[in-house]
Amino acid sequence: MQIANASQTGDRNTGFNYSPITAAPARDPLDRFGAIKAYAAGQEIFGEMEPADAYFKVLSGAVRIYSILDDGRRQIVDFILPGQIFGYTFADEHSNSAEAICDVSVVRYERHEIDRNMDGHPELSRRILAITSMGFDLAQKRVVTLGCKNAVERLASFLLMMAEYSAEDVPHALPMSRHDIADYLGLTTETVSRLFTKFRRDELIRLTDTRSFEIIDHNALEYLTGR
Amino acid sequence: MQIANASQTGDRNTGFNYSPITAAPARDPLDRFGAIKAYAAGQEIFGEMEPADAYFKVLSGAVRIYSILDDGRRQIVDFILPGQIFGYTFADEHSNSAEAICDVSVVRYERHEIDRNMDGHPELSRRILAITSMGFDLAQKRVVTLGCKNAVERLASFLLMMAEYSAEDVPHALPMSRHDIADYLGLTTETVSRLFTKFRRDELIRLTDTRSFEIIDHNALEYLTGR
DNA sequence: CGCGCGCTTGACTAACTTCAAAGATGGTGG
DNA sequence: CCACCATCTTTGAAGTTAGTCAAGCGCGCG
Repeated sequence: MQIANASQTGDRNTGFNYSPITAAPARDPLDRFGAIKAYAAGQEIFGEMEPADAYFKVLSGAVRIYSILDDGRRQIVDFILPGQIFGYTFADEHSNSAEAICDVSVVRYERHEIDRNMDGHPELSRRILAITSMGFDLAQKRVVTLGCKNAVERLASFLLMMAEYSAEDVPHALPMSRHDIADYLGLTTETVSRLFTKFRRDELIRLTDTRSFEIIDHNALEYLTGR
Repeated sequence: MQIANASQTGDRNTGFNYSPITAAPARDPLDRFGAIKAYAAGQEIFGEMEPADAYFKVLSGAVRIYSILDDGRRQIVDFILPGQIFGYTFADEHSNSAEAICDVSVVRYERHEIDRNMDGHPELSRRILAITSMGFDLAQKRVVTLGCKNAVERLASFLLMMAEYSAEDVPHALPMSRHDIADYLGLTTETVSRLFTKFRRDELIRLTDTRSFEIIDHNALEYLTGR
């Protein structure tokens, strides 16, 4: 059933499994609450309009957070990689959905438990604020990218972000499809694909595989981001 | 000096001065800390790379939060209207700038004072988290708008947002220029202007003045947002 | 081995931008 | 109080970027 679902959405397990150690504090005040859960590639973790009653931390795999408009257009708001947290919002209900891009394991933290414990535990309170604050800063950066930048600049920014995240692992993995990248960057699959080809031809990157890349000319890519 | 500055940036005082009462809780835990400040139209409130050492609440007027890319492209990340808070971030330095669109009065809350008091005052802690959380949700909505929607849908969404904010005051005020609106929506001044004309011709809105509008056909506008 | 899906590539189209100029609007100074 | 000037806004025409439509390739799964 889960595998059938994965097949329908075109997701497959790419074994994306970086160590989250560098991306999270050594002792996370959240970890007193968590319960581990697993999702197969393509499986929904939560959907729009569902009660926002938990936070999640990715242990392995990758997750896409997205919204769907009336006519089916999809915007991927964020990719969540190991060590990163998702699911927080001010509202009572999620305003977007979360799906496993590949096989995923997460820790699930019940929101009511966190809320109940925040008042007495300032370090937990500060941690939740830090998570939300970083999410806010990141979302604002995305607004600038999507509002100002052209296709080349968007993909260059994306590749540098992915490379920075997985700095240790070369070549860097791309757990998501071209289609996912397109919906993340506000472009089409075709445009993204053409740009990959262009970057490869211009010897800015090397593609070992469609799902992994190396950066050849970091400075040139940096320049192409438009800042 | 301040007036000269306003003149340079083309901003002028539009007397934008809604009551913030509906937009903030009756007793804001922040208000124990605030100090009132005033800025003339066009004046900078904080700049990119400056230490992020205060939050601000707008009492009257309007503020634009924006980033500038290398080559001068500007993205307005948010408009701040009376009753709304700005200036919060996870980082130590602002990653964007804030300017008064018209004459503005704000309350300035020192970050170190807030931080110092959060641990002992859960209601303050919850208030700061609520502000950041709402900011996060809003920024994610903007990502969807800028990533998915076309020009018509963006302007329709914007006008409905402005109308909802100033529901009491008809016609609704637009404290910002067409150029500001364009940079907020990721469009050009010309495109925005053409769309205003189109919406007027199609009898969706009425323009008393370039800086104020009424909604004639709310449903049609709603439909045009693409959801 | 074969099928499906994701990726790539090409040709054409559409939406928005750019460039240009004229019409309003408000503030300033005489 | 009026006239002038700057700039904001509107409108038109041409140009460019990215999207759409269409088709072939290749990897991975069954």
